[in-house]
Amino acid sequence: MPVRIATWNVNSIRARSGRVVDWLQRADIDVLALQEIKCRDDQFPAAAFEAAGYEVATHGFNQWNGVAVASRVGIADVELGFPGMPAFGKPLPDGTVPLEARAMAATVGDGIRVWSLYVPNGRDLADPHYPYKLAWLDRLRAATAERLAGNPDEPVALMGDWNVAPLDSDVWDMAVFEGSTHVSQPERDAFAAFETAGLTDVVRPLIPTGYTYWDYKQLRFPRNEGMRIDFVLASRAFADLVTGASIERNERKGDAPSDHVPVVVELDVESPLDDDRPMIF
DNA sequence: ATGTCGCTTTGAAAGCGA
Repeated sequence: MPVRIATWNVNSIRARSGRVVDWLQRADIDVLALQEIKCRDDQFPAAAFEAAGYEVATHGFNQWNGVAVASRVGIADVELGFPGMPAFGKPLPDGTVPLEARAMAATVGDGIRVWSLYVPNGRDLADPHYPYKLAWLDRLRAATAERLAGNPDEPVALMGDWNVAPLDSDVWDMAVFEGSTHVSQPERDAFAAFETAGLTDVVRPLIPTGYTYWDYKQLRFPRNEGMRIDFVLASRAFADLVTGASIERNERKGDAPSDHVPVVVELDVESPLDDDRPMIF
């Protein structure tokens, strides 16, 4: 049995835990990296996941952002944030700025390292959130390069909502995005730097076109006016295991969808689930 | 149409973030 790993910006896990868990089972997903859980750790609906056979590791902070990893093939060595991660927001009474909950890693299955990432939006080219976004991406790239230098053969994937559209064809109309975040050259350069650091987009070669996000407003989904901003960037060792991928466009349909859809990669490795499966032949 | 969501503060409606 292959291992199926997905990433999904769920836009509040409390608002759609049923829908997410239902999809996990329907799509036969082993590991899910979630973004925008929009809750504290104690508010995460872990019971719904556990009832379906998934362990959960969460990194929530308040009503904003928040990431998590759900797995039915084990979770180990959870890491919250990354070395050098910039902070943003209102200073606390003691003058320090708290770190946002936008990045976590876990080792799943037989030694596969998965990062769940929610890259800062940037808001506007003139907003302080924009240089924060660029610095955040640069520090993540540096931390990733350093980790890869020490573990060149580690299968690792950086997956999540990157909030960058690397190609003009990743948005429905470049004219609409003139002067906006997500398509600026510094953002695209920051994204491309991960490829220079040795990571590759393992979905694009298999699924060359298609969006992963459609705004709730202005009938964007019915008009197919979307953006491709959710990616899986993988090390060589991870990329060599990838045998398939999908963008789950149907998950944008129906009742109370997230504005993002899941992106799935399938790996040619033995699932730990196989070990305790009874032999029936 | 800055046209929809989800969360929070607050006790119905507004602010924030995306």
